[in-house]
Amino acid sequence: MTAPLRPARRVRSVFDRLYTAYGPQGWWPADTRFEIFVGAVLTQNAAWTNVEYALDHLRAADALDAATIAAMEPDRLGALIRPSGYYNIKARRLQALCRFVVEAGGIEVLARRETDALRADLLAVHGIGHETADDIVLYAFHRPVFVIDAYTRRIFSRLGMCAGHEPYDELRMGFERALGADVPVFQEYHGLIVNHAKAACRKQPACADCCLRRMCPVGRGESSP
DNA sequence: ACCCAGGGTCATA
DNA sequence: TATGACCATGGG
Repeated sequence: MTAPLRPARRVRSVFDRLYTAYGPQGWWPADTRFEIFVGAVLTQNAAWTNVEYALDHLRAADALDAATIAAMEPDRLGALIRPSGYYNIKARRLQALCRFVVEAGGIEVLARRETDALRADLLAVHGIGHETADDIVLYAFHRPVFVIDAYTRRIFSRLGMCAGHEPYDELRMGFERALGADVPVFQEYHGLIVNHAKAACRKQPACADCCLRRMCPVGRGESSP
């Protein structure tokens, strides 16, 4: 698999089928830009329903802003975000991110930064990895950066379009080459991938009524899971 | 009871 | 570069 995610037409075809099957996803589900920052950390290896509970608690405590969270007692923050899991770790990560926002001068200042520099600085924050950084860059700042997650690897390796264990940036740039710098498509595509993974690919045998059946070696009986 | 969720860090080889 | 332990709640 020297050149993953090729030909580009195939990558676009997957998008078309997912979009036809599920419609627009409207990602990221958030009221404000700062909520995307917080949600991106809280959703790390956690169900989104649990993240909503945590966001509700922060809202109810009037603590949904960077300065407040940065200055909060860690144990109190942990108690507020408890339902999203890993609450001690995530409290620390959230404070690191909020400290970064405050020191930068606020989200409006960050919004003027160049995409690559912004991405690099977010990655340098404790607890912010590739996916979390790119969630923020794509959904909060509307920059053309494609988000790779475990579902993306699973679905596209199953389709035979990548090995699945490539380095993050190799896959990310593969999608960006195939699709061009298209922010609305990137935003929808990632949401569709997550939705599809939950809607279809987890129930086995998955391929009988899967919208990607005709593109899938497994769905056409060419190999076995 | 078991499995996993819209990951990331850290230690180790 | 690449594994593995660890973190923790709630829903199926």
